[in-house]
Amino acid sequence: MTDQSTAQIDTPGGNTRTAVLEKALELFAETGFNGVSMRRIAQEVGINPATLYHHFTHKEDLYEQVLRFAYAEQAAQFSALVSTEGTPRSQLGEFIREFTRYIAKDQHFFRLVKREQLEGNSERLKMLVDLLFGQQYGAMVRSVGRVTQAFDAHMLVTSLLGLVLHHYETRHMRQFFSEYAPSQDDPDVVADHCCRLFFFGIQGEAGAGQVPEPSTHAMPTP
Amino acid sequence: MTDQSTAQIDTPGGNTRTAVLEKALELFAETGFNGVSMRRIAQEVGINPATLYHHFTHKEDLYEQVLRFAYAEQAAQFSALVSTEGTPRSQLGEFIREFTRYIAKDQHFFRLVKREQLEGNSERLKMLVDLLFGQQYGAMVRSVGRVTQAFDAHMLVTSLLGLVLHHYETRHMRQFFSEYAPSQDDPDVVADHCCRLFFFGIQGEAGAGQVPEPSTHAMPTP
DNA sequence: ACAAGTCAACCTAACGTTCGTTTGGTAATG
DNA sequence: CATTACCAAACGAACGTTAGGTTGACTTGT
Repeated sequence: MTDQSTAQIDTPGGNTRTAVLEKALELFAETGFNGVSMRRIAQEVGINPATLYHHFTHKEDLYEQVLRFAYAEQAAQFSALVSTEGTPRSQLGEFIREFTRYIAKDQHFFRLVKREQLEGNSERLKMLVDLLFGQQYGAMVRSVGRVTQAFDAHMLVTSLLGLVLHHYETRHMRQFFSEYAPSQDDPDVVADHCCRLFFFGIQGEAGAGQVPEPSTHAMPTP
Repeated sequence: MTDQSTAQIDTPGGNTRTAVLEKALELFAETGFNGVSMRRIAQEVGINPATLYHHFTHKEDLYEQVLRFAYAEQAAQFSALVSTEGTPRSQLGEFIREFTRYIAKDQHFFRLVKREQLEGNSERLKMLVDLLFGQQYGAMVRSVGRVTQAFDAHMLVTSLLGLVLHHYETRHMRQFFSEYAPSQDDPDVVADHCCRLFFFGIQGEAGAGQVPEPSTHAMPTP
């Protein structure tokens, strides 16, 4: 009770709360709600467990605040994914590429959302939609609706996301397949693959592996 | 110590162990390894917690046995998914349809595997590949390789599975989107959607929503 | 044929630990 | 001099696990 008091106020903004949220986000993403103890979180932040209850009422409250924190953090980057330039089709191609890079980058957030989906808690899923996915999802649905009317736009968006995401969800598993090659994890390779498949299908006029938007912006004439 | 002894030997095969595995599979799938206690498992089976340690050395041992039990249980159904009749392309179409029905049915197993993927434990992922996915995955890779050489067959299989799976992984979330319609969860609707997208892409010659093999149920002509 | 012994299956009761959380306080701020 | 931010210590509950004992269904020796 003497010298080491207030050891963690090195962030002068008084951001112990933010430090907790950031570390808890990481830990919850890695081992889930039941896989992390309040003591563990406090220890990794460098504070006393009791202090957590000064900033949050419950463990569940902390978890919910972590979600809100994470969603707010991603909201800006999310809206930047849907570009507004070019033809509707080129927008989609660009989105696939940007989205692929995006999920390759922010693994913590990605796992947190996956856990939320797996848990299936209705209230928290509604929060996820309201705070983060809802707007962008609607924008995507309208975007694909402009490109094709032959599909249910909602299902098409689900398919598109699944197409890209599954390459990352299976990342750790696929290396045990004999057919595995490291290039299959390269974001650009994945994006090109998904673009071709999404636009043309396996028997498409992908006669030369053409994709609407070869990475940077230039529309090849077929 | 009097009347209620051996209350659970109503399964004369002495399958307390199997009863534990089945219930633990369910509980682990629903709330994860850390979300279930040994006491809870014992209680739901109707035995004493200590009895669990007569059949399994650890909680982790129990979990691993649950995985092996689940994988063995699914292995037969899995190999039945890849039919050997028809053209390579019709085989693929049939697979999509059967796979869609399959994952719509066995939710416990599905969630258990999703948790395993999320956890990313290398040893256990290797086990999953060795005991279950490896063979069928190889068969699928060869199957798509017979249909098209324009894609990396391994990536194409990953895409195909993601295409179908994501419709179920997002099932609970999608209902909060304003574009949601219940038909989007119908296995047959999902299968048809995925078939069309996979074979033709969004700009394909799906001028009539045609799918290679209408399989058992009739294909609506628009 | 039958007492004696073996063994797996199950139980009660408890162990030490870790959990989420609370209480009661101190040190600085404004 | 009230409030905010933090900590040390402890609470009861739940955790994984173990020790020790009781069954009942099988051998086995004679």
